[in-house]
Amino acid sequence: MEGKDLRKAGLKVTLPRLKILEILETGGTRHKSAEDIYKALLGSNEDIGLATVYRVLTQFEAAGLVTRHHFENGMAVFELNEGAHHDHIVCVDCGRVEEFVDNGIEERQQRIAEELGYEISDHALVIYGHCRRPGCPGHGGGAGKPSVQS
Amino acid sequence: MEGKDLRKAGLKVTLPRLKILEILETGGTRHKSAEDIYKALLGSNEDIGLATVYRVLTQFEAAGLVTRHHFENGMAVFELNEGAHHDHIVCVDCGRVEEFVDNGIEERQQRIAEELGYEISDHALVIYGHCRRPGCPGHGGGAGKPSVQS
DNA sequence: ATGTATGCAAAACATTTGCACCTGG
DNA sequence: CCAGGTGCAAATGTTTTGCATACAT
Repeated sequence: MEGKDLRKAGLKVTLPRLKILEILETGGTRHKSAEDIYKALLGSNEDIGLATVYRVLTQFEAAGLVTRHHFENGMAVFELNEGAHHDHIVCVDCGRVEEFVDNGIEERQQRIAEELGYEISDHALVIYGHCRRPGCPGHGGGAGKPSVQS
Repeated sequence: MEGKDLRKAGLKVTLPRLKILEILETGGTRHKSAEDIYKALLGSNEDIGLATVYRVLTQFEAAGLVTRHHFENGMAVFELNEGAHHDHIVCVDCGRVEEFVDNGIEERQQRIAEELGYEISDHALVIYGHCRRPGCPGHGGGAGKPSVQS
């Protein structure tokens, strides 16, 4: 049943692709690194090589099924492409990632690109901050460490 | 004279640091990779190792002298930190980088972070697009190779 | 002098690729 | 059956690190 998405993307339906797609759909984290996925596969007793994970993810990206992000660490994370565009806010303390959309920002980006003579092909907005979630390290009661504004 | 910035940052004033700082200040491109800087040093007949370039850049970043960016390619580029914050627009065809500021976007980010319960520590907005500059490959100018649309 | 910075080479990482074998349609 | 996909291992490109030496203060 799952194979639909793959076939629609022009990709042969193979076990590794199905499994990787399944892992991307599963789990609390929408944003996973190749290594994350590889480890999840090992945990499911699937015999799939890391190279294949990378190959499949690259194909998925080319097919528009997933998006590749390079958050500040430089390591790539992949996210299933379900419908609408959105931007990200990442907690620098606990690594949590949330998504948001702001039409005003989108419009302004469009306008800026036009003014500077660009035709937008893509854009990435990531806000880094400290969340106030209980259990998140980085805000020890009253003595929060000062944030550094760039 | 140059040494002031370094000493103020708590760094010993050494030749490699001075030279690297000088290269960051020089040249049309504000955004340079470690390799770029290394090659520029070689061009100036300076005998400075690539490892030192990385070490110095990391120290500069820690000291707040430079900012490290990871544009979409995953390779790090460094930019001298002079005053005001700004965002970036990158041409996916020729690699040109321009900077811009939009207060509306800044304000909206602040508001979004507040709504989601974050205290902003930093943020990165990069727009990727095709510039219309003559000589930029990606639009039948002179001898351009075809652009690959993501 | 003396502790730190540097150069070189080797290591560590994330990611890609070559090639023989396996699998899906 | 056959094109293409996969596993493994080796290659790649970037960034980091260990260690002996050189340098700034």
